[in-house]
Amino acid sequence: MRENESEHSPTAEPCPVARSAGLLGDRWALLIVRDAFDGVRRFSQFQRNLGVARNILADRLRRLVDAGILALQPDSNGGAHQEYVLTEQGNDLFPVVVALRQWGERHLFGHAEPHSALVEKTTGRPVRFMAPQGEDGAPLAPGDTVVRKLP
Amino acid sequence: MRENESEHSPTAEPCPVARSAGLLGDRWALLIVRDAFDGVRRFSQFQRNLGVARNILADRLRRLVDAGILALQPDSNGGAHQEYVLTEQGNDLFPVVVALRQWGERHLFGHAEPHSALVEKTTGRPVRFMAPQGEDGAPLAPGDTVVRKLP
DNA sequence: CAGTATCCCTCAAGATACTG
DNA sequence: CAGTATCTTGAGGGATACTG
Repeated sequence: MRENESEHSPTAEPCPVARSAGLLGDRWALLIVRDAFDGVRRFSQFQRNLGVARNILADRLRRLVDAGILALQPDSNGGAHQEYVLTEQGNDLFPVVVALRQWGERHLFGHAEPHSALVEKTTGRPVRFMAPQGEDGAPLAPGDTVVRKLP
Repeated sequence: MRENESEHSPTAEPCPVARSAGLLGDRWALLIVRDAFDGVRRFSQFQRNLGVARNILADRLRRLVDAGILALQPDSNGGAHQEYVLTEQGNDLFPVVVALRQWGERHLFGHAEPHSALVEKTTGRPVRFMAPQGEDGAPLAPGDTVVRKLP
């Protein structure tokens, strides 16, 4: 994996897609984010859900925290432990996760219509599109959604 | 990377996000798709743009064709060569690429507003959100966009 | 030009044992 | 429980030479 002279270095990618992919394009990062959207907050929950090795999980969580996607907080229930929560920057990944999910549902699972996993809270209708930021009347924001685990 | 008993096998992932990520989550697949949206169609173009090793590129292109994201077509100019074009399934990845791009622009490059790389063809306004399928008046479809390369 | 065939190497990821 | 330290393995990926 030596790189001759062309620089595909860590954070020097000139293309936003490439840089985002470099950050989220490994085997686990995106799935951790997905779980975080599902409400997972603790190390052991991530570990069990994903079946990832603990050292890898620790590393990925650290990287996501460093990237400002997750943040460490004291346990919301006053427990001794800490929990990982999505920052605002992390929440902004919602469209990415939804877009990936919908594409996978349609083309990898053959569902013509989106699976019911993502529905609009108020109307109950399946989510069809997503605004990164609701400037035009915000069809749906992260807080406005209901996310259910798939079987 | 031995896997004890839990099956994170190739295409047996029960979660659409996981399966999509498994397909597109390596170092190159998504960038190839991005280039394809930029109008790249030929092997050597991909190769020069990405700086990827030729055997790897050949493998990734084959996988994308197998996955039904790209298709091989005879050269549109009557040349002897073939070219890789996005299938409809591949075109449906547009929201994923745009979502990643916009997130990267906002949070990795610090642009409050989307970079001008993606603008609506008719209005010239930056693309803000995207429908996987334009059922509600299709704010923007792949064919309706102007894509310019970033510096 | 569009690949294929080899060879080689690095690094991501798993297992496991250990610590606070 | 939430990690860290260490060892090991294999797949992913690069370089390069070759073919139709």
